[in-house]
Amino acid sequence: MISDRTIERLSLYRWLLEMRIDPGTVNLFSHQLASMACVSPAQLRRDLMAIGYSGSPGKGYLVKDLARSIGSVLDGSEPSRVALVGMGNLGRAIVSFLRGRKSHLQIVATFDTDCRKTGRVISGCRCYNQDQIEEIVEKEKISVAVVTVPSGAAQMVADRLVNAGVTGILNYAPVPLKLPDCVYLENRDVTAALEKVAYFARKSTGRV
Amino acid sequence: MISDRTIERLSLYRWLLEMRIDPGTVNLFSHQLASMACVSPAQLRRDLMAIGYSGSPGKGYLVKDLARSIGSVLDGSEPSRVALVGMGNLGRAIVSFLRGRKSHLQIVATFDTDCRKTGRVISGCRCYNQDQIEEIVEKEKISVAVVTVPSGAAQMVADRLVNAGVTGILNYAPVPLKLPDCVYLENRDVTAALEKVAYFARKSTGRV
DNA sequence: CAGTTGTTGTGAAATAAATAACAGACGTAG
DNA sequence: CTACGTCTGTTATTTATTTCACAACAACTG
Repeated sequence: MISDRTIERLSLYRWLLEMRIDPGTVNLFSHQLASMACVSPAQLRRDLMAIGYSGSPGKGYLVKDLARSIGSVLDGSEPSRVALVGMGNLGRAIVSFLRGRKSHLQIVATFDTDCRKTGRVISGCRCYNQDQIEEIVEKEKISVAVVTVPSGAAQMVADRLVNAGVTGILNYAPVPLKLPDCVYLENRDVTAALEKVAYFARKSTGRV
Repeated sequence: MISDRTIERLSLYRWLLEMRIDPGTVNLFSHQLASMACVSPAQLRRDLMAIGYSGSPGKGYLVKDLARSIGSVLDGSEPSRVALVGMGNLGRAIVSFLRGRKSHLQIVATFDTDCRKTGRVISGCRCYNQDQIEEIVEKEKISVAVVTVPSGAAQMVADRLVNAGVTGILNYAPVPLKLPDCVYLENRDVTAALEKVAYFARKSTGRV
């Protein structure tokens, strides 16, 4: 079982390998990649150990090979099908960001309650009415959902998604969701993050 | 020194106390608040221990008093002044979200490079040209910044912010920033979060 | 007023995560 | 071919975080 934190770092390593390494570079040492990712070389090696990847002493890692290895762990055998609920500014930002990159993460449907949005294609993706969540999730075999609705609606939306078969939720509503244990939940509360940053920012200046 | 995780949970506890407790409720037991926050009662009590707050056995905690106590730790004596750089969809979403709530976090300036945005008031906040970062950050005594620019520009923007005196950064660009240790940095990479959710979603169904 | 029930605060134990340390492997220089 | 310096994989150690367990205490009951 690979830990939460390790998975997140692996995703970063792959991004660096694909986007931030000069295409001519074949080999890379752990301390090089570690420094780019702002982690210790020991941690990088340990993370690679978790996915069973081996480099060789004196030569380091093969860039393309490593990226592929990380991919085989992160991506699985087939692309993950993703839905997003709540096409406000945040929802649109995430959809258009994800559409812009080829990836094993496929945004295949979005949902909203506002009839000015439903039935249209927004940011390159069809927007359905929220009533259709069950229908579309099942039909499109969606397993992952992003929730960007107001906090009052989040729990109900999440329940419906889970009911329809979603097993992973990325929640941007600032409310803790109660879901069965078999569903993986990641919360990204903007306010909490900012309050945390503000707190530690204050600490690091000595101001009260 | 209060830990990272604890600060984040404290922020959640306060939100629950202020937004999700019936105003008539005076007392609250640890297991009640813990269940709302989806943490164990022991963890809640330990978090409160960290801020030196005491309830009483048999009566639990005083809702208003506890909220105030958490606030005195999280907020400090004066409001934190916040800037946001990058008024794309994501930037606008965050600004309008934060403007909508009274808070000790004051968004006082935003920045962009697009001359169709600069000089105007967007989502209730003045948008300056990125050239003015140093000037405005100093003048407005800004200590915290949110970075929502494309990944190519993020490092440069962060450097300028730090130079101008910012000590805490919330980074939404999918790139690790290299900053001096005295600056607190929190990364919120959307892709990494989604890849993580997709990974664990797959694990919890047994599909490969 | 003694007994019972249910709660808090906190030391101790358990678990998780990051760091350090090092044996063995590889490449290179001479 | 040998000696040396550098790097990897992995174990051991340290550090951080969470959970457990329980004494002390408040409220209620009869």
